[in-house]
Amino acid sequence: MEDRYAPAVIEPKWQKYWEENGTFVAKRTAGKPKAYVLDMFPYPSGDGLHVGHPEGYTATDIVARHKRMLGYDVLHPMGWDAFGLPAEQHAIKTGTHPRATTAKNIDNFRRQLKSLGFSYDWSREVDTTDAKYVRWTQWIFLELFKKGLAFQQSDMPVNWCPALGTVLANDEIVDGKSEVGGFPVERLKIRQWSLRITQYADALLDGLEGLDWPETKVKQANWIGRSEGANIDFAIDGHDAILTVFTTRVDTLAGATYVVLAPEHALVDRIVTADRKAEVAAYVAQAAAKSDIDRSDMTREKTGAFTGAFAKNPINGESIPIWIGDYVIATYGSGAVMAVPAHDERDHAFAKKYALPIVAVVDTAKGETPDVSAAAFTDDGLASAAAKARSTCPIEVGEPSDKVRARITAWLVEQKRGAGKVTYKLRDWVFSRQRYWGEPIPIYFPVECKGDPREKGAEYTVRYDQPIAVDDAELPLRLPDLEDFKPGTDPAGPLARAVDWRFFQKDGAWFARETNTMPQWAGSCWYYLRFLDPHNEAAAWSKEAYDAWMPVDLYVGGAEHAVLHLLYARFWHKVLKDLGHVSDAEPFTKLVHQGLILGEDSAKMSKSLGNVVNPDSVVKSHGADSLRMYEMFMGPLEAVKPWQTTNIEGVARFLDRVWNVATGKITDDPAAYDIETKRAVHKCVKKVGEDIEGLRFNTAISAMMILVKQLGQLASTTGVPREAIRSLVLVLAPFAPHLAEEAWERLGGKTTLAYEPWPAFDPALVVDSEIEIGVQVNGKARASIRIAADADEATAKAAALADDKVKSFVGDKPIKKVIYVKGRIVNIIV
RNA sequence: GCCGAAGUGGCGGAAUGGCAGACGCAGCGGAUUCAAAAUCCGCCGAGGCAACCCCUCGUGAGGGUUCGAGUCCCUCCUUCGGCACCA
Repeated sequence: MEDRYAPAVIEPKWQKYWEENGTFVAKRTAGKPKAYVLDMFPYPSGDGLHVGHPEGYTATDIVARHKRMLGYDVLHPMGWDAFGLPAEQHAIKTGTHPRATTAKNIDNFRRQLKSLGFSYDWSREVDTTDAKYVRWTQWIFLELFKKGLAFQQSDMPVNWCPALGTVLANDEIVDGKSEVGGFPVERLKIRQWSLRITQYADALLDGLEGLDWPETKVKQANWIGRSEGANIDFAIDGHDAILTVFTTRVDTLAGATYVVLAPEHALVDRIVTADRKAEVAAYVAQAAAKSDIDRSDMTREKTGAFTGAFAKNPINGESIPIWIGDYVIATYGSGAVMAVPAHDERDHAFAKKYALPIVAVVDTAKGETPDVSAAAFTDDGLASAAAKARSTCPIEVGEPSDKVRARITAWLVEQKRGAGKVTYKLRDWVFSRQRYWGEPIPIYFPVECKGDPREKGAEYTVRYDQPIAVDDAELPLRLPDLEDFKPGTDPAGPLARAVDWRFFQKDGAWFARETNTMPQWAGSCWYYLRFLDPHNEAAAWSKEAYDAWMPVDLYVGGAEHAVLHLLYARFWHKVLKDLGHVSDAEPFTKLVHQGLILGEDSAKMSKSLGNVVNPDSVVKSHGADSLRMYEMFMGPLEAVKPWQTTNIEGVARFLDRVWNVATGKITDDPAAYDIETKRAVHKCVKKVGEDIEGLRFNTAISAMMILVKQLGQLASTTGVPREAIRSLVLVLAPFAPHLAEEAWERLGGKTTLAYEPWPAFDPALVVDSEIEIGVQVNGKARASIRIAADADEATAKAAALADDKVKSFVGDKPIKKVIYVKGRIVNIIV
């Protein structure tokens, strides 16, 4: 046969057609429903597309194409999250400007995505490194700055590696040395820009409630880590200073037998007694030398040092020792805890080690006194007699913990010794990087100097305490071109070396630009908004464009972005809402994470394991439609699943069969479109439509396979009814668009099928009039009978009892009961 | 340790509380062919039975609810993902 299925011919043909005809340019028509279907845009790495990318992208493409056929206006855009470390590192190694590397990688990614036939509106493509995009990222930053949500802090200790000239993330450090090169790392407090995300902690937590998101919601809630408790003030013997601790277990206050401060706590130096000074100083020094990772190793034995000072437990006036210990986190709560060893595991371990008293104040829920000599009793329970005896606040013995908490908190408020307090794990977001390849932060500072600060050896002081926003008219603030991208010995970053860019004169005074850049998250925080109106030069987006498309109806991307990207983007969106720039509280209505695709060996795909599958080679060997089909047929979208090359053959064979049926013997004889065939077609149409809605693409494909098998049998006899094959081609179109377009054309289609109405199904045709149902005897399946689908119980019972096999199992035993579920089962109990 | 998801044939996976294993891969047998590839058709959980029929067992383990459980409840085991001294 000459006319074989040839993806290598028809795929480029239709990609060209779509491009030339602007088939997927998004247009909004008043009165029509809309769908904003969004992928997480990729970082265009030098390695090109990975098979994991087309998984999510095919899923959204199917949804987008389906929605168009259902008459929706669809916005389905794509772009590039193109700032980032790899291009910069490549620049350091080779001297190639990151802009050049990025442009090349983007071209490759675009080519690859186009070869897969995704129905993106390419006229809306955005690139986060494009000055026209950066201009608006900087604008949003200034909106945050003007609202007081972007601020500088200098007390954030970071991991600074002088040899590498850069700040390292915690996981880039091994045994206190840099992972690369093994150079020493210092804990250094560097001036950083931060965003006040903590101010939105409650809004971000509460906003999760109405979202159609997976378990990601739980992760974000854990990350925000809201916990309700109280701040309690402890007076310090012989000092004016007050020591505040945060606790969620106010009810155990009477059992607090000592207090522990973080080694970094500001009071440590003031309260330490002379005889303890040396020991405490040594302890503080060794704690400071440890990285965050070492500090948080839970298996480590707890250590500490006694300060010599005592605090007064406000509930009973007892003097209890003040210790320092690095198991207390300086940056959480107030950096100090009251230790209740009887009811907290960590305090218990510490008390055991340093022989501190353990006093139980909570009985079990059954009213028994727990044995706390070996382990802490950490559950809620009932106030014990000891609790009452040790407390000036009136407590009833046997009162449940939550009641006791409320009572003591109220008492503390009354005594002005504390108050209810909500604390979060979420920290403010460190928003500056000492890198080149990122958005310049559009801020400058006055410079105090004699003469020109650009001169070698010039002495100057940058007044970082007086940040000034770059004027809107001067945006975008572009990156200077550098020859040398290496980070230097200056924690200010490589931009500090571009002195002609950094320093400028205005009205006779010198100023210095901020030399830190934004983190990679910045561009991805708002790209979904730029897609609405990508060519707008007067604003980041217009209100009309916003109202036309937002919010995002479906957002698909990897679970690795469950917390950071998705939380940061929600944060910006909420700020923009408060500033009146957007009108929805939440940007992403429905979120789905595609599952990881593993290598053929069920291990994570990686270059070192040599199990990486390249989409280009699959397109070459089997075609884009087969790749798309296979990735959807592998299993549920959200599941982690291994790649199996032989399984592509299965879907490729299926597409081949579709081709043969669609280009084979077709009949327009109405008699050939018999009821059986019609039923099969309508069932398939129904199932595929419903499965796309539910993102169950694997079972949708299975339904199409069943239909094709049935139609294939007609091909060699009467011929396939044209209407049947047209319906099949339409439901297949979102999955295998190239093949579908080609078949559609050959079946008489005059134009693209992209906007052809989705076929309707007749509900009467999708239910069989006569069906086979199971018959159970005593709950065990014994036979099956054919009866009318709507048969009543008496009929079904009679039919079941008439069956020979049923008879043999029932025998002459009396029938106690018959259960009949219409269309499902008959169960005879004897 | 805590939070979340998941455990079903040789493999990927289907199953509103109602005949477990749809669909596909691999395998086996057949048709076609000079032959092969491709294609088409059939078989394909385990055990028992000379054999068809048929019977027994079977969805990580153990208990429970139910006429009926892969599905719901309890306990446990394993794998994966996340968080991890957050008071």
